[in-house]
Amino acid sequence: MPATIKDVARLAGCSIKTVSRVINGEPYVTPDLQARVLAAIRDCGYTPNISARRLVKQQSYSLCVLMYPGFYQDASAVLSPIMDIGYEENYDIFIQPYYSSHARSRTKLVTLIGERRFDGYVVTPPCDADDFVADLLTTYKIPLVQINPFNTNEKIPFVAGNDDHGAYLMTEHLLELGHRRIAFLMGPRNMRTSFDRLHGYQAALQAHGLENNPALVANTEFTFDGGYTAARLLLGGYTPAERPTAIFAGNDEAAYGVLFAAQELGIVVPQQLSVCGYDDFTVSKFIWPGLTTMHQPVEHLLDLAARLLIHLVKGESVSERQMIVQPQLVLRGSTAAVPA
Amino acid sequence: MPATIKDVARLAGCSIKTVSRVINGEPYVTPDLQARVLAAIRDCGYTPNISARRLVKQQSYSLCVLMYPGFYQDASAVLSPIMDIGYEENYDIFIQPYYSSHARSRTKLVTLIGERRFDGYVVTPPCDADDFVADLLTTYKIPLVQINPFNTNEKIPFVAGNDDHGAYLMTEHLLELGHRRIAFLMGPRNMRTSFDRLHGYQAALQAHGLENNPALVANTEFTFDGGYTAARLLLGGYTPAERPTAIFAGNDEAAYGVLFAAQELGIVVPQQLSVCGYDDFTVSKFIWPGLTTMHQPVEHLLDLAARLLIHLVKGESVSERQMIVQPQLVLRGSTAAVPA
DNA sequence: CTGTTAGCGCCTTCAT
DNA sequence: ATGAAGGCGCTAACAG
Repeated sequence: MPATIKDVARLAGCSIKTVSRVINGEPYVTPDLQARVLAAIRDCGYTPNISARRLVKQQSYSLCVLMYPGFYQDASAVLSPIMDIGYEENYDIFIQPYYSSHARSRTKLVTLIGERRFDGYVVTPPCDADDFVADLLTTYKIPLVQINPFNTNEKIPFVAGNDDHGAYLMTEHLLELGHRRIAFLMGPRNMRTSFDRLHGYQAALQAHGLENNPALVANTEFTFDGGYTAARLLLGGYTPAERPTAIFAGNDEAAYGVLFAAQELGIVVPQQLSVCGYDDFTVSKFIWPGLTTMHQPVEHLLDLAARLLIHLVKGESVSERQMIVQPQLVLRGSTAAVPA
Repeated sequence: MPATIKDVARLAGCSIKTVSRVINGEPYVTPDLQARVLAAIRDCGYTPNISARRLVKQQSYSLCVLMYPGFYQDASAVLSPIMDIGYEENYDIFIQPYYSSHARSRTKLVTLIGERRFDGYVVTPPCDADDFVADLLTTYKIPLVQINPFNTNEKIPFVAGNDDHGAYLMTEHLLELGHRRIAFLMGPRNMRTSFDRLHGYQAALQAHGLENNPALVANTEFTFDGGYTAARLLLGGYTPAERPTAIFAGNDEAAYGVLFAAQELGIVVPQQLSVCGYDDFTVSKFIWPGLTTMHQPVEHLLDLAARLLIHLVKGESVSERQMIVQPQLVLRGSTAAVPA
């Protein structure tokens, strides 16, 4: 049976209110009384009962991350920092799988709001694809921070990567290597990143006076199979002389599919074909010949989102409610100068 | 302001106790009263306040998974099922990063026990490498379920893969392909899986009348770098005619390192060298030429562990407190018959 | 079968 | 600067 505030009060010879004051760092406690209380706390190994505190404060002191499974491959590496923030800030952090537009997920969210009463939420794409989450939380006046949301025009706080710029830089990298026939694998239409990355790619081509060849843009998913299939079509449809010399996959997993397809077709990367991705998943440096990609600082995004949310939940004023984080080009072995 | 049990009682025209009975499925409530209560609950959108319930029940209804970051690569896919179990069983499930033998982690665990008062814990390797966790939880009489624990002789409940058998099967697969010089990459010494997999490998060789060549066993980590370095040494130290024809990495990530090294050295997998791993991470099917590996059903392990823990926490009697799960051989492109 | 009473451990309000 | 009383929402124990 753990010690309660009463035990401490008895030991310190004071009232429970005084103990409460000491615990919560409130003023108006004489130093020596405080010392006595502190000693008593130590002696009986007292820790406040969270449930009691939550009950009386009408807050759960817990946050929920609605995460699309597969949002990030190396989730454990990514989760670690955010869990640490929760630990430090004394908020419990929950990860809940959430499939957008999925009836069961919606029901679950409603239950979560009613039963768990999280103080705030973070959502990852494409969970915000429908406005269900945002609308519901707005109705209940529960703070929400979006990560890479579809719509960056609304007033909802968010943290996002600069995908447009990142794709621009990556395309420029390929252009500088001499590539002119650069294919692009677009992602699903329920994510803003798909469009922004496409836009960055197109903008770079345009800036360098190249026409936009629609045949070089493939509509796929951000998956291995998507990248694989697109690459087979893209590489099989041309004579070696005419086919694209570079494939820019809108995401790393799709790039893995491209690399796999190239191997199957006996096309050597990067000598005969350059391949690059976007996101910089952990395994991208493991996959031969090392994937050139844009590093999207996911840990940083989650970190920012969590801290922002905690500020909002506490009702503190926040200067930046919408943040854009710059990505970073990571050069590895999968891109090289265009074959002569 | 959410509705409370009192609101429901008023609406249904009964006492709060009756409402409580209905909520908790207790007997002795006439059907029509129950119907009235149910209607009232629906009408005012009532959901019980978890904090209040936890306070009075002196339980947290939450479980904690102490997870070593990097325990599994595709953690989100793995976490999803376990979070769902928690949702169904009405337990909150926390994932806490835990580094074994790490002072900060230990402090954190002590805090967790005192403050969060989880009803039970699950630990993943190598968090159990020191007995700190087990001892502490035993002292506090808090249920614990270990996943792939180092020591399977103790009475602590666990769920584990049959690593010995799995490695045996994998080695047999290689032997059947005609391989005789099979190298093995062992893992870290603070995990039982390292030893068991080594043992399975050695047992299979022995069963087939092959000597155990210590030079073919490399001590590495279960990491890309570990596999890479070991492979460079293993493949560089011999003439092509003498070098191992197969490398069995004790874990998939190490196998990625082997594949990478082989590519660098211009050794073609599987024609000139067979490579296989253990664990079957998600990306293993993405990596060229597809990694042959033993599927360790992690989701299943976590699922079993969570359900077992919930039984223990509820004080229900459990027939199986220690479970062994069989792995499954997954044949992909990285293994083939020994070169003639 | 149903209701009343008394806390769970903590914080808030208002005295002192 | 400190304390006493009341209540957060719920369940347990005991009446009726």
